[in-house]
Amino acid sequence: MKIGELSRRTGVSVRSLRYYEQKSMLVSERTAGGHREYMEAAVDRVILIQQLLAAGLSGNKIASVLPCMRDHDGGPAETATPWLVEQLTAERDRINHSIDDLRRTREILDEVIATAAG
Amino acid sequence: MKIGELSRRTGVSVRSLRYYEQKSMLVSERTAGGHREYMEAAVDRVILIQQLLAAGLSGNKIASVLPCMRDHDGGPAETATPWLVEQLTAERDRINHSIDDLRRTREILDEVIATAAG
DNA sequence: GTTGAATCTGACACCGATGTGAGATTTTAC
DNA sequence: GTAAAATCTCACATCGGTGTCAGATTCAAC
Repeated sequence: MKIGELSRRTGVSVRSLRYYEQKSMLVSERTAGGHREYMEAAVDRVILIQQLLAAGLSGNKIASVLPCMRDHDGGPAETATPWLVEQLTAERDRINHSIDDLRRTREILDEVIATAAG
Repeated sequence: MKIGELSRRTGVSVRSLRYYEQKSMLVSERTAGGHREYMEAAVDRVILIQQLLAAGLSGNKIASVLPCMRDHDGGPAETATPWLVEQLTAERDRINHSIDDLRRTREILDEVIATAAG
């Protein structure tokens, strides 16, 4: 599949897909003329990248962790190194903290909304 | 209190405090010489601003919503306009979505960590 | 008064993800 | 073969929050 189709199927802009590749989060074959050619699995991969980005992980960490993740067709290609595990644990803590913060903020907004409604 | 003390007490940089004021999220009196002078309530206010920023609200929205919030000493100074309520509701939806996304991401990270540990 | 610390304004820099535009090349459809 | 659509690379722009530096001014303490 070419980059345009991958963009359409994932809802991610062509520009972003190229960016993901530049940051080693996404790989592609190249056609004789240099055009990118993606495997079917790229769709899931891109969606996953978006999710991790939305969760605040940096491109580098995403590129590090992707090979350690269970693929669509089986087990992970690699196992996380101790260093990576440490990084991921820190990310998880940060995420937990973010979730708590978001919950508190939601309560605050709810209160303002309720005050205006009541 | 002066800006340096406010910075120390909130852990927010002097630069950011000035930025908050520029974006109308924070107000200050001025001394004869032009130095900022803050009331005691500014401490809570700054912490609240940080929380809202961390939750992804823009400076403009924060400035809009702050007057509608219950202050330390009583009820809100203003009531949210219908427009603002609409905005805040959208923010709440976005926050709910973010929380879900973060939970999913956390599960993914947990899986990778568990795989590496096991 | 003098001096050192604090504060002032204003400007420029950065990061990360994405937008955008130019100009060249490739692919696709007829 | 030719025209149109898609893709290529490269570079510069944007946004929000913050860092940082420079030069001027003010405050606090002695």
